[in-house]
Amino acid sequence: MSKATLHIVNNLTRQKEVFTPINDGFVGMYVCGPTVYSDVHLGNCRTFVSFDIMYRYLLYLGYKVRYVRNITDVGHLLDDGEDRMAKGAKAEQLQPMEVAQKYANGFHHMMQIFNTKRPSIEPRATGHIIEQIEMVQQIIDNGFGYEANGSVYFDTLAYAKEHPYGELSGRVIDELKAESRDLKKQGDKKHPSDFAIWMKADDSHIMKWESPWSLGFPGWHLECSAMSTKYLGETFDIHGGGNDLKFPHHENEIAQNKASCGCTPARYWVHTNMLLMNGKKMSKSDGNTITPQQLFSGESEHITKGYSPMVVKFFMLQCHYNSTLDLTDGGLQAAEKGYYKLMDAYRALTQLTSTSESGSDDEKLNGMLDTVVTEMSDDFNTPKALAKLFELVTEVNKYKENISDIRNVGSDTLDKMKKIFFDFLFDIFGLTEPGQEGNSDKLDGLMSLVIDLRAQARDQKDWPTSDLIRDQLAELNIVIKDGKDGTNWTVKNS
RNA sequence: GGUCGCGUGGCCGAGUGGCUAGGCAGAGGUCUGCAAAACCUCGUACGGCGGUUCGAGUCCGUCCGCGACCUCCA
Repeated sequence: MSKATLHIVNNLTRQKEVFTPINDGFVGMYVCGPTVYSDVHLGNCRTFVSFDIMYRYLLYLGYKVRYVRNITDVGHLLDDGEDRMAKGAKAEQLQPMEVAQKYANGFHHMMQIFNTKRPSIEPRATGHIIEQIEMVQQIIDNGFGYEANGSVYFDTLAYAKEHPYGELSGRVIDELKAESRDLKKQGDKKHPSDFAIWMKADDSHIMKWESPWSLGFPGWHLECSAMSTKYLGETFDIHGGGNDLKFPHHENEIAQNKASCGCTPARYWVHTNMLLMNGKKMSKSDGNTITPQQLFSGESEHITKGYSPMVVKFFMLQCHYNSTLDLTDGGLQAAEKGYYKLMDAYRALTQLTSTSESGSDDEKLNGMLDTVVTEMSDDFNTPKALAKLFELVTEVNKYKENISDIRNVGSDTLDKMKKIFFDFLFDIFGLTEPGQEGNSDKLDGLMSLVIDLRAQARDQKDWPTSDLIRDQLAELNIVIKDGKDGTNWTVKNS
């Protein structure tokens, strides 16, 4: 099967480019993972779902992909300079590593709920202190870092003489200087735009390591530079993360890599956009927030009911990863219906059979099927791919209802249609069928018995009995639909 | 204030120079014991103003509104 050429919007060049991996057939992808100091944020879920779909699509295209997603368990400072991990530990009276484990577990559980694939490698910052110290030393040796009072800073001015600093985020060093007027706050730094790559720990710090400069800990940006180099090489294909990480995190990551080895770490920089709620940033302080659990259970003032993880995922898929997505109750309700419509059509499609070698509808259907792939290859455009699938849903339903004649579809075309639907819904989008876990053989047998009994009642025009069965089943989230060719049933998730 | 981005029909959300996005909701119809589902038909939208162009939602300018980021161990 010929796959369309993959195009990716590269934030480094701000252009849509043809994706060409460094090594033919192989892709190295690094995505900045979560800092595990509290429960995973719904916005994080969107980011990692988006990259999971890119990962899955690259696999679908036949690439051998090494997908590295780190876990940050040290070095990510808060505004007040306190380590996020240390703060979490203090608040819960736990060891920092206990905090990291607790929330890493929670994060993994949530990723499982959203049915994302595990990365190939999931390195932790604390497990790569040696690599980070080595990188700091290299940066110093190359003349791009300096020590002051036990801490080491990245010398952005020295760096800017040889490399452009700010190429990813569009920032200019002079402007950064102008912004930071309070020189008292600059401490040991030579220039306001310099940033710490090793920090000396004070006595109260729990997480600290020996280094040539001090007992301390690495700067936040350093871990990704060190770990991506270790597992993907000095230059790899794709680097991803939320677009809030563009500056300073990714900008500094690029600077560190260039300063240590002289090369740009990744060729394609991809950023996911933010998830809003009711048009505004999710924020705990003003109450405009919802946890994934609340979203699933419906226990929140922002929604009228609970939505299953797959409905939430489908909702995310209807929006391109590069656009802000506004989470609203109305939007979720629409997504829920769309998701069931798509899944119902998929099930109907699997029931269709054709004995024709070829048919008059083949050309049209093949064209639509190819477009699904083309759209997805255009910067992972899930909403456009979904739109095409929905056009095919209409065609499938016409065959199901005998409005169109299935004999006009060749068996090869029908097989291709089944394959594209299966590949996109399950392999690429990573959706699961609603109520799948409950559909055992016994339930199937039981339901066909119930439906037979109800059919007898209907034959005798015993509508009260017929409706009673339907209503009682509805209470159990089993929905009955009387079609021309008999009665179908589906289990709804929520 | 600076950097980046956004503003599309009732709602969500694609599209980036001429071609139907799609989903949900709504109206009418087919089918039907009723309901649901499914199918058909229907909305002709692109923040305001100005400009470029044969032609702009799509490019440029400007204004308005919205969002993200603007780190440093104080």
